[in-house]
Amino acid sequence: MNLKNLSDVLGLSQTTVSRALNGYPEVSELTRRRVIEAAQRYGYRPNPHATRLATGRAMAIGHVIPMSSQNSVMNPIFADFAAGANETYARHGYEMTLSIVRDEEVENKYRSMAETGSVDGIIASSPMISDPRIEVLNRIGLPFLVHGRSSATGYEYNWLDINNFRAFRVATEFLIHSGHRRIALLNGPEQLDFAFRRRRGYLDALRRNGVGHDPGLVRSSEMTEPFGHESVIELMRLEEPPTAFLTASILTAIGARRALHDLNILLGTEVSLVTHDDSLDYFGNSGTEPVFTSVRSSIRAAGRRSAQILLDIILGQREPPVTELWEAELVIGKSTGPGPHAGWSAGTGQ
Amino acid sequence: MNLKNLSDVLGLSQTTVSRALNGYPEVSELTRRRVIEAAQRYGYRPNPHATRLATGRAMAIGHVIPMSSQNSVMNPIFADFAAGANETYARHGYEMTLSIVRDEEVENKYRSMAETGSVDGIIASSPMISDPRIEVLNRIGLPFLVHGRSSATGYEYNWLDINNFRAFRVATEFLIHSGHRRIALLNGPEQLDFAFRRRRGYLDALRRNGVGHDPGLVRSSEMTEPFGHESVIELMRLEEPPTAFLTASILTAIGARRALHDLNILLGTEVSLVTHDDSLDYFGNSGTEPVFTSVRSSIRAAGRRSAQILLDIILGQREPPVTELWEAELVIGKSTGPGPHAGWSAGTGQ
DNA sequence: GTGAAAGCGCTAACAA
DNA sequence: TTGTTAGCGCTTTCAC
Repeated sequence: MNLKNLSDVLGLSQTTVSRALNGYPEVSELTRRRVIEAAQRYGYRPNPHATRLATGRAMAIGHVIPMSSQNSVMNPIFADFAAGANETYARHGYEMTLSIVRDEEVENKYRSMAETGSVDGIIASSPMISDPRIEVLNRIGLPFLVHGRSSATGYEYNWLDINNFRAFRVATEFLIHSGHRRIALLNGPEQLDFAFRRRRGYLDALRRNGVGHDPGLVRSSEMTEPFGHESVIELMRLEEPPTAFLTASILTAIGARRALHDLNILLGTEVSLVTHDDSLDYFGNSGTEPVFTSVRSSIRAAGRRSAQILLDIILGQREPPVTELWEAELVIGKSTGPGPHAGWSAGTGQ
Repeated sequence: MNLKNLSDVLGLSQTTVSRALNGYPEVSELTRRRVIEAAQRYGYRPNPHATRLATGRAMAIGHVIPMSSQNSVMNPIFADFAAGANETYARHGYEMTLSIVRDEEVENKYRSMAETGSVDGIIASSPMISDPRIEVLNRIGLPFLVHGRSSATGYEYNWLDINNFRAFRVATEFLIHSGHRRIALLNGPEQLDFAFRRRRGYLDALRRNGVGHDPGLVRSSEMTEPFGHESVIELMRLEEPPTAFLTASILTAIGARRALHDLNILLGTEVSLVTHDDSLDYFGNSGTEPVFTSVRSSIRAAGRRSAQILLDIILGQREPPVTELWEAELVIGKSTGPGPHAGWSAGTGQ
């Protein structure tokens, strides 16, 4: 059943039927009812390819994943973000096109997507501090939104980011206020913007509170379990070992935790471990020591929101650049609780 | 630059140019050269929407992820599988459409994809032993391929699966030959077909080797770290605790490992731990005890292959049902090595 | 070996 | 408020 069939059945022109179905105002309510009813009855589904050809809109958003960031990308963060974005796309009749390409080919992929018009916009994730993708996308002229930021870029661009600076400042201050002075940071790769900001948040907390900074206590790498393990082993060998660890991912935290076990160090007594991830219910440091989490639901919400912003821009309902800084839903406590911890909400984001 | 422009420039008809570009035989070699050269020079890119409308092919494959399986799905397995599939799609000019929908809506999604023709085929992952999706897809008549199998389905369908039965039989036999008699299995959710087969492989190894089966040693759940932890704690409390653990995922193994630490049990001496995943380099049981892994590269290869099979079916180059059982690249050793362990390659798959 | 012309199913001026 | 008509850019018969 196509538009022609349907209009024949109704004794109307294709135009009118099309208008009725697409909510154009100049159709009488009566006609609209009839049309919609008939469309339903006959199970009419517009052919998306025809629509795309006629309108020039692809009705699709591209998510391009550089293969190198697969580790970081195909993690729960991507999953939740994508799930959220998908909800929004579906509601607006858009599709999500996923491309996983080698780093060298990202630019080509963008370019061919733009040239063939196979997507109407692009979402780029996990940018580096200085990420060439942003310049490329700017040059190409395809609407795009960055999940995260790229601090060292001279271009204007749309982004939605979590306030990693504040999240890690808060976590660090929590440890400081618990009496710690030597706090290690097991950070992600610091060419990634979010990791860079996390370190700054950590440093800011030290500075604000007059705690000296020992660069030897900061390590940065792919956020794997082995990294957490090795780091703890090495750091605990220092003359003045840290009394607390702040980690950037659950895998790293797990590795760190195991290393502490291996060293027979009592978690929550001799050393504190604080991390930044979800589902850490059982992970509580010996029952009394809190963990620090940012819940997955906020990532999903960020996905929804990012998709909405991009669609708004594409549909001309919003003037770029659009920028939104979200506060992570911080939970300082033994488990993922219902909301932000009241005592730690002070301070502005960055 | 569209087809008309290009043909004008060349002084040829659109027909000829189209034929030349699409490799039709009736074009003279000279013309073809000219056309291809000009296309390149002018950066001609066919409009995919027009092609789709004209041919009725969507040039896209849908991957539909039920939201409930997000845990299992948005894990490295999905990532690697998708990366592999993407390679193949790209080579054939296909796109990958990712939909993450609530369980109740999966059927609707399939149906609407079929009715609107927005994809030419579908890949379904991680099926349950009895998975309603397969019947639905059969009824809908959209080509599809299942990554995994659905044992209790009365329908014919195309699938590509890893031989989980054999993989877990081999792992179990390894433990038996190492002298273990009480081997615990920390399995995934057993309504999932792969988990079901893994248990059967485990049971088969016990039976073949005359080792008694204690159902109390088999546990099954979402493959999380807490599950591994709790299971070990509980099982080690038994009057006759296991002397070895076989786990189905790295997260579970990590949890199990930590529990053994918590209990002050020496891994590789008092208890063995064997798992089934990748990147376990540092995870080796105290240096002497092997781990058991199926490497991620084989998942990526499975993605490539699955995509190829589906495309072949769509293009009519292969008669369904196509079924392929792959042997996992097993590595019995301390780290992910180069290939299967020779001593354990006997026996047929299932 | 090449071309003319119809058509894929929809949208959007323009007319009425 | 509705209809006529001309595309969108490609593929594909059919004729030459």
